[in-house]
Amino acid sequence: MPISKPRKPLPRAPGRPAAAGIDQREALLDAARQQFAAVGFAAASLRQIALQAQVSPALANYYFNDKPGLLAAVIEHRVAPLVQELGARVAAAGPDAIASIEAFVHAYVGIAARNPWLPQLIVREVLSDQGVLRETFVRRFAGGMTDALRAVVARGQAGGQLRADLDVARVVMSLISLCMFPFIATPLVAGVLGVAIDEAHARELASHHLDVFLSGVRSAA
Amino acid sequence: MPISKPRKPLPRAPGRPAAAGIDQREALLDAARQQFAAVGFAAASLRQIALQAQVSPALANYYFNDKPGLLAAVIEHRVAPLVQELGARVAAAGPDAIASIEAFVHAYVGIAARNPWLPQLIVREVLSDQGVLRETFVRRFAGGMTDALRAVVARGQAGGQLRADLDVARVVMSLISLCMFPFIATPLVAGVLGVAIDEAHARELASHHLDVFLSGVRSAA
DNA sequence: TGTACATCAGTGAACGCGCGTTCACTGATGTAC
DNA sequence: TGTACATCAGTGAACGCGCGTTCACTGATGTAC
Repeated sequence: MPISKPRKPLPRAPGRPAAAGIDQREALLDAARQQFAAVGFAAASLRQIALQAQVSPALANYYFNDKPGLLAAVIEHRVAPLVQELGARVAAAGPDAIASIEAFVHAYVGIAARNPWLPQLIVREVLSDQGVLRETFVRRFAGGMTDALRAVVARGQAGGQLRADLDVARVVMSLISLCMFPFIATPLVAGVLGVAIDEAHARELASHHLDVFLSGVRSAA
Repeated sequence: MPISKPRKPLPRAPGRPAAAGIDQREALLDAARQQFAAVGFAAASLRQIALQAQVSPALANYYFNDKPGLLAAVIEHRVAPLVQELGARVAAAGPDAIASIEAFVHAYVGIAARNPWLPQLIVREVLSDQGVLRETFVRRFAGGMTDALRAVVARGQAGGQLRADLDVARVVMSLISLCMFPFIATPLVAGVLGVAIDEAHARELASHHLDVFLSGVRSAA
């Protein structure tokens, strides 16, 4: 098979180096992140994204090779930092199970309230059966997070703080469900709660979740 | 403005009446329901749907006028009956709040396990901000269901069965979150629980949800 | 410093493709007598 | 019953359109001397 010569820049040489490109790249990533979350990867159009970013339509392919490449870049530069922040805040809570759970809920709810596009993107492209980033995302992020939560719950059960008669995996599912769903179903939340979620409401929602969840799973002692 | 003459059948007259068309209609509705849930309304293609239904690509427009019309028909003939079943089973539980909540959880989980496409379709097209059926669905179905649940929770609080210190709307959100999320995030469930959801697992999940939820919201007495 | 030239970040225009939709047409099924 | 004809459920082929992608090209920015 013939070696396809790379059309995109690789070597360094005398000529003119980098220009102002950073801003356009960032604008593309922001517009892409927004469109992918809003209408889904398949339905989002590179031309629309370029229009929103006020950038030439050919630029997305120039920077990111193709549409999947743009999605990968969005994950890398927009999603990954938030997931890392979440992990760090749970880790910072120390070994206590209850404190870790509280840290997870407050951290997730805070991040989701500040980045409403994130849960939408995750549910569209990660959680559904045909999601485009399913494997990538689960391997890179979700696996680690759910493993950490299982460890926390198991620790709580071992330490007698959490009911030991509940299945660890299902307890984790309950916790994740309570945290994620409200940000996925924003129109439903608006209908049931009568308001859109802002950061203040998110904090109250987090407290409510913790109340119900911890009351349900804490051991009677 | 000129009256556009209807291209589609309206009057009845001597000529030949109905043929075998019912089957093709049903096949189209099933294929459309599946595709809409799998890839979303915008990304689903009428040609793909027709191919899957083993039907001419022009037939969807013939029967349902246009793509939104096909979606509306899917709602009417595939979604509405299930929502009505859900409402009926909750209503059949009688006035007791705890019994009504149990009925809701078991009915929803059962229906979702038997129709895995339903939660996917709802989250794609109803719950997200840009969903195609948002208004229609919420007006026709969700509103009634959430109102009924609020009434149930309020009744439980008034009757002293449920904690009165919790906000009714948020309790309803918790309940819906626990029920819906696992069927939306099937890959996550598979990852955390280690298995795909079938009807048996769904029943166990329902019991777990009820355990955690009711332990969390039931009054101490 | 000034000039000739090399580089390469970024683009305009065009590519083939699949989309939703349209519509003139087909032909089996019915009625009229 | 047999024949002529009307109906209309369903279709094949084509429509314009926006998609992701490609690539020859531009021209500001750099180096070389």
